[in-house]
Amino acid sequence: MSIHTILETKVKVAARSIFDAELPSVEFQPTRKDFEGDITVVVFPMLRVLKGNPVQIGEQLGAYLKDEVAEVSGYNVVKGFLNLVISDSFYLDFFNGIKDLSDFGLVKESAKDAIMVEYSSPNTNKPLHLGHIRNNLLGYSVAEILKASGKKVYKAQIINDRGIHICKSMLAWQRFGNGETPESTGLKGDKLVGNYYVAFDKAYKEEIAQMMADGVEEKVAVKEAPILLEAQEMLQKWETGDKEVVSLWKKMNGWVYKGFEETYKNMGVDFDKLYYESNTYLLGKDFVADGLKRGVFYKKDDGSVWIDLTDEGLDEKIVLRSDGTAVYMTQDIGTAIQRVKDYPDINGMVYTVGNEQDYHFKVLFLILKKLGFSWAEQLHHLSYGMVDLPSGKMKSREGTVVDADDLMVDMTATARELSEELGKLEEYSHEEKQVLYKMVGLGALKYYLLKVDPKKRILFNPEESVDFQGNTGPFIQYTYARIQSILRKAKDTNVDLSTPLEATEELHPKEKELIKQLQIFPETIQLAAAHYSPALIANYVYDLVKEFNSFYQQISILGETNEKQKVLRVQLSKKVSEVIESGFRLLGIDVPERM
RNA sequence: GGUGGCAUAGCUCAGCUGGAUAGAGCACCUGCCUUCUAAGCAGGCGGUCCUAGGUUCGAAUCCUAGUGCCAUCACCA
Repeated sequence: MSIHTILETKVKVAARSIFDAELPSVEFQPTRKDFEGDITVVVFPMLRVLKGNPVQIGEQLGAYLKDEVAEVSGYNVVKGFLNLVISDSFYLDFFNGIKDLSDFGLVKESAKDAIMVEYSSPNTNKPLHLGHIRNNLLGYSVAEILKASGKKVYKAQIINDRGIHICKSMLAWQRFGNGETPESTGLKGDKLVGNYYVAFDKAYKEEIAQMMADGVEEKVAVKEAPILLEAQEMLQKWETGDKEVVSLWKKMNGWVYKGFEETYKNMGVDFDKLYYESNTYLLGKDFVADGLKRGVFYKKDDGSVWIDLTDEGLDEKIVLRSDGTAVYMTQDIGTAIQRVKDYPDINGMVYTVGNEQDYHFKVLFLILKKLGFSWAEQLHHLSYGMVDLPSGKMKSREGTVVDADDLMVDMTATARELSEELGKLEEYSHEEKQVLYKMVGLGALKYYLLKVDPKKRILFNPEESVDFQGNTGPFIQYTYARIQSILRKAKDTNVDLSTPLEATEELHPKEKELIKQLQIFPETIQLAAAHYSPALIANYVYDLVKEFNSFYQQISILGETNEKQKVLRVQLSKKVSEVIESGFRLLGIDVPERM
């Protein structure tokens, strides 16, 4: 039973016996650092039921609790706040209970209630950039957090492998490529294909300029540039299954997938299931037809099918073109349903997609509800803010993107420079150092992107790069490494960790604070899962680490002469490092033995 | 114009269902490495919580209106 539950019951009993009044609820908060105590009962809300002076009420309740509740060892009242001192033995007991749990804070997966988390879902015409990194890290992390909160999770992505965008790259390659391949150029496949996407845009713009010079109106030129018409023709050929086009499409997408795989591997993300738009883009029409029959949709005179969402404060939205072809929405309806067919235990989905598509998902979810799917109640758009540069939006066609691979390499290089400057790694081999540099560089990047509330936009300044000090990934990794160093020394000096921790020991305030912070790890995971927010985990781990560093700097751990006290401190350090590790695992960040 | 999101220290961000004197990091200034890793610790400086009303014993937090920035409102994806 949690301490809050115990206290709530007792406070109610106290109110009954002292004031003969029934409290509907009791409000707690952690006691502020500048007051004595651990848990604070807020008296003000009780005034609705108990008439009187809040300070006096606080005093009376405090005295009662101190006498009647074993866990309460003291109290003081400031204004309407009753600060309770919780006994050391309570915290020690708690710590004893968790110190040997390898999965502290994590909830075992329950068989039912699977949830699919979609993230990444790139187009196949260009390499991944910083925006994709945020998407991938968020999706991956939320998936891990949901798992840790007890859900079964399938990670999925839908690869946008067809459409005009890839035809543009294909056409440009055909025209200007001279048979180039990743092998012949030494370029990563996604980079190579991306280059042709840019080449297409360049040629396209030149044609427009030429046409305008020849007196064609811009509006017309934009639509009728020959190279664009040719790309559209290519798309039609693709749709009819033209052998040559399909084979080129397969070849170039194959290059891209290989490139993506490498990027994903470096980023440390993975998927349980891959969907390809080329397989799913025709899905959904049947359900539109069905919904039409049932009056969910309606048909306009020109044959196009719509849904009227004006009652919900939204607009009318098209779900099928007049020529009977699917729009994006049609596909998304079909794909959602397909996923539940593929995984019947799914009861909910999370879509990690930028906030520019907020409206789309609002509509999609509403449609699925109106179509009557039970799981439609459990859909969530994990909407996140854009990553912008000081110069504004990233635009791949204009070359103003921060490339994902380049950025990871840069971060690793920065970590190496810093590390070499500090020179603490004599014992490491060359290979071990490389692994560490990457771990720290990526740790900095991942933490930087994940510690911010997902819905806020991030301004990324490549000039200033990412910090390695303060509230950063490396700071936390460093703390972890320091603890590992202590644990190694404890082992070398034969500190017997099996020595039982006794409730008779008096806790140092720093020890107590650490235990309090450990205590809220499980609820933090649940909160982060409920809010789909890795930022909550990041902030929690940061607070824990700050608390630990203060502890570490102020009191001696291995130098402690009282053996029992020493064991407690080593145990505490060990547990803190384990929680750092599991917290960081939820963010997809690794932790080092040394740094 | 309609809709949605955001606005907190010079900069980057926390602030859970309303609670005490609004917290961190960076930057700047002071101290601390013969003692467990100084990527650290301790302290200082720094605030009209966008503005104006309202609800409340109590508002950065909730409500209304306004301002600014961003997104969105296509038979595009």
